[in-house]
Amino acid sequence: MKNLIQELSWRGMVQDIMPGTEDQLMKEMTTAYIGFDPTSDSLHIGSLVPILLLLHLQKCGHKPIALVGGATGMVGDPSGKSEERNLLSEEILQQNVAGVKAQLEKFLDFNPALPNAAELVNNYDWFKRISFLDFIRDTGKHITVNYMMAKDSVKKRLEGENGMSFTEFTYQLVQGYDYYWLYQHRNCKLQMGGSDQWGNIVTGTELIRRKLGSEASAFAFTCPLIKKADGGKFGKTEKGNIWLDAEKTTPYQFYQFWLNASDSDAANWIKIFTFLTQEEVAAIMDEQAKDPGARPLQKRLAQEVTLFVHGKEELDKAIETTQKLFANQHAPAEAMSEADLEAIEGVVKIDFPLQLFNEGIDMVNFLSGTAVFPSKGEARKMIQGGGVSINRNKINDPQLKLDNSMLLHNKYLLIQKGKKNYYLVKVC
RNA sequence: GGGCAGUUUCCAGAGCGGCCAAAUGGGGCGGACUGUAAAUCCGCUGUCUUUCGACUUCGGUGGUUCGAAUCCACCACUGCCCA
Repeated sequence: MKNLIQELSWRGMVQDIMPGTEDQLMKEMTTAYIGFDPTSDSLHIGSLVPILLLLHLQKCGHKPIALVGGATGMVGDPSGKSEERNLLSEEILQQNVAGVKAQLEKFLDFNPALPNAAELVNNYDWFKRISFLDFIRDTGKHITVNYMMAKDSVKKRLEGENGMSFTEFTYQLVQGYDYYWLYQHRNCKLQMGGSDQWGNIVTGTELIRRKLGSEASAFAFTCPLIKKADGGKFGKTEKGNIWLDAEKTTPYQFYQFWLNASDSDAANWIKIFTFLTQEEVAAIMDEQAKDPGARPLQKRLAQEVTLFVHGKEELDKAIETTQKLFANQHAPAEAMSEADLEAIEGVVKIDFPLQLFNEGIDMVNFLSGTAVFPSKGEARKMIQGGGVSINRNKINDPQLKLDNSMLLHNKYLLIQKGKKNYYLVKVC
C-alpha cells in the first residue's frame, strides 16, 4: 500500500493530522470522506484540492467518499466567515446539489468493479429522517457548549461585531454527525478537508469517541488552504471565480488562469494541482531557474490542470488560441488569417451590425455598444488611460471614427481591453 | 427589563450644518518597466454625461433649516455592560 501521507507531505498538502492516521492508512484499505458545500451549482478551482485529495487517496488503494452537503448546506458553515450567512432556498440548494454531484462524477472513479470504488453520498439522506428532538437528545447531549464555543470559527464570531445565530452555532455538530454516521454505516475512518474544517472535523471524531467509546478510532487530516504568495484570494480574477464548468469559465480562460500564476505560486501549485512526481517537478524547477522568462513552470502547470479538468481536445484549443494571441504580440494583427481568427476559441466573440458600422461610429459608442464596456463613461476612461487596443494598435482618441480600413479581412476587429482580455468583433 | 456605544461609498475607517460623491489605507481595474511574473512607480475607482453638468448615495421613516452624512424624533439592527 502506497503511503498517502508521505505522498501528500512533499506536495505540501498536509496541515493538521491526527496521531495514528498514517498507521491506519498503512494498515488496511481505509474509507475516507470529504464534504462539498453546495453553495453554487458548479465547483470552482478551490474545490479541486479536495477532489485531488480523494484521488490521491484512491490511487493509494483506499476508498473515497464524496459527500455533498444537502443538509449542512441548509445550515451554513460559520468557518472563516465573519458574518452570518444567508440561507439558500431549498430549491436552489437542490439544483446546486445536482450540479456539484454531476461534476464530482467526472473526476472520481466510480467503477463498481474496483474494491475501492468511489462513492457519492448526500447527507440530506440521513438527516431528513432525524427529528430535532432526537438530534438534541442523541447527539447534542454528548458535546458540551463549552467545547463548541472554544472552536476558532465560533470564538471569532463571539468576539466579533456580527454575532452568530443558533443555526450556525449548531453547524459543527451537524457536520460532526455526518462523520459519526459514515463511521457507523460505511466504516469510514478518516475525514479530510481544508484546514478551515479542522474544528468541525475534530468535533466529529470527538462525537464518535463519546458515543462509541474510546476504542473507536476515527482519524483526520487537513490540507492547507491555497493562497497566493501576495496574500490574495486564490481562484479569483477580474471576471470572478474560475469554475470547473466550461460554460462558466471557458477552457481558454481556465488555461490562462494557470499560465498567469506568479513564479512562486506556480512552484507551489504544480505540486498540489498536478500528479507529476517529485522528480518531474524538480526537473521543471531547474528549467525555470535557468530560464525564468520561458516560464516552464506556468506552462506545465496550465497544461496539466487543463488536461485534467477539460481533456486533451480542449487543452489543445486553449494552447492554440494562446499562441495566436500572445506568441508574437508585436506582429501586426493583419498577419492573422481569416481561419486563424475564426478558430480562436474561448475569447469573447461579438457580432456587430454592418449598417451601424458603415454609418461611421466613434470608438466610445462602438465599445459601449458591443458590451466590451458597460458604459460610455467607462469606455472613455479606459481609452484615455491607454487601456484599449484595436488590432494591436493602441487607441488614444475616444472620438476616433471607425472605418472599413480598420477591418481585418473586411469583417473582424481584434479588441484588447488591458493586456490580456481579448474580444473578437465580427461586423456583419 | 435597564444603561452605554454604534450603523458612512467593495472592505477598513475619517467626516466642522454649506468648500462632501464624501479624507486616508486596503482591494479592484488600467498604464510604464518586465517574462501574459514579482517588486516598484503612475492613473482611475457612485451612476450617466465629450466639457459644463445632471442624478442617486452615508441603517429606515419623518422633521428642523435657504441648505443635512452632519441637528431633532421615532423605528430597525448590532455590540458592550448591569439585571
